[in-house]
Amino acid sequence: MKEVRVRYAPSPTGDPHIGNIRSAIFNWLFAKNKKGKFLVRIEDTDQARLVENGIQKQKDSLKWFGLDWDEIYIQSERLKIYSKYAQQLLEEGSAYRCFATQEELDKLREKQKKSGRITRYDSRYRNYDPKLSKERSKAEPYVIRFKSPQKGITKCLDNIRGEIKFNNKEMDDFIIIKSDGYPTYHFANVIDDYLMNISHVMRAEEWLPSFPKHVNIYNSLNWEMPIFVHLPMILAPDKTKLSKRHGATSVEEFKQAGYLNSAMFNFLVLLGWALDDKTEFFTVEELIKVFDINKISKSPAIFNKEKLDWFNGRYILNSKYDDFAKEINNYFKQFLDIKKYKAIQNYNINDISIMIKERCKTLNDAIMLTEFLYQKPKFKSKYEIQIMCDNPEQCQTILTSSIESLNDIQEFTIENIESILKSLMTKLKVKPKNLLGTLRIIITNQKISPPIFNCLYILGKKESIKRIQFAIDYL
RNA sequence: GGCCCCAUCGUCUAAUGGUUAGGACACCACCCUCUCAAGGUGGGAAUACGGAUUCGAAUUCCGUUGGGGUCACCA
Repeated sequence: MKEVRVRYAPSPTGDPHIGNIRSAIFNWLFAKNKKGKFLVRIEDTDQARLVENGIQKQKDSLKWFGLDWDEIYIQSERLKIYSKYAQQLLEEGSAYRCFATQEELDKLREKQKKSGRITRYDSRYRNYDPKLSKERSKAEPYVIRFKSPQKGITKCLDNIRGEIKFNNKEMDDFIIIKSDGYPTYHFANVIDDYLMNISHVMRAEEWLPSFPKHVNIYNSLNWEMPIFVHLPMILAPDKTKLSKRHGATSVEEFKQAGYLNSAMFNFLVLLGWALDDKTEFFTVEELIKVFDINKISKSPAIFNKEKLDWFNGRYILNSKYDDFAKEINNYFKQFLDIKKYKAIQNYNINDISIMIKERCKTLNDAIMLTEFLYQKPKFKSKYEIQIMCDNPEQCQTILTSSIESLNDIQEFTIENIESILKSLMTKLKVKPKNLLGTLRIIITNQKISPPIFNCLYILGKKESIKRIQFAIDYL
């Protein structure tokens, strides 16, 4: 059996899209499963759409997911190769020069539209005299077009869909080399896949309509084709192509929103692939073992953010406290403003981890849950403080005796805080809501917070008492 | 509009001719509980429609409908 060699072929035209990364993951997993090679090929043949750091962004995203590559190529460095094969096709009569200008083509298209016909290049230079063509090429700009078959059908084999037939009369003579000398995707892609010995082409389903173009190039060059696998699309909840207007689409955005690479990896793999009817948590190692391209589904998958959140929450929940501590610290460092980050350094990050881990769906939740550490309470009215109590007197009593109780604690641990406050509740004959609820409000200034005992512990005895005193003074 | 692909709970999916059509997210109810989560228990929820083949169809075939993709000197 031939060595498995697969590739991820992004164009460096922006932030890596989550759908593309899913393709990369499938390719990578398949390569690892078959002990083959995973290549990255930067398809930068459109000079107009290049973006600054485009290549680096692609690399960074792959690295974030741990998708390491065995070889990397950049198409713009391979222009001579494409040109060579274009020349060959030219000489063999499988391609021809076209001197039609942009305006000319626009006019043609407009005319076709007006008369209700489909818009398509009319092959006007297909039978142009080769000698004349060569002569004009010395002085005039031109493109090279592929001579598509005009009769019959082109059969295309997709690994998950079977044979797909296209009527050749639908095909036009598409461009393979642009007037700036760069190849188009259709051409460079085929040439490179062949020269790089790619065994399986796993790419997005959007390529299906241009599949026959690629097949015809292989045929005219007499090249053996790789196995093609067209991956189902990832759609937005409105069932259209996932794009900016639906929210986050790039890896960077998800990272910033506080998602873990491991959770996203797991979630993304299950969009269009499943092992069986029950397994949903996989480590990368397990995935490498069980990944099977024959289990890739045909139908598109809708990107379900709730499920991603759930996955992320599970990954956080199942992580070790010190690992999670590192994650949030890292996240705070990157995405919290410096002042707040510095303020939070005053507290033990491991204690914070213990306090909030099971409450976080994303790392971003950690910001909200720890805000009280550096944001001193502010009250708008007495009522705000008294809201959890049955009456103002009770509130007063709770606050003053809480200070006494906390003061009595020798070792300020979560357990000690809990037991002393619980016995205080019994002594004062107040409900948990009265005492703990009130403390929650005056300590964190929020109705929702991590467990109050943990909050007090992290703040420390001094600061805790200070905040209670502050509330008493406000009454 | 032409061409192409697709069709199981709202969503991700399992079941490759025989299952009470399974699981997960989400939702609802109850339990637990210092709030919020987490956890536990239970619940509602799907084979788009119509034919054909077959003893038997979610599964095979045909059609209809619906959705998507694509029609550039972009990938």
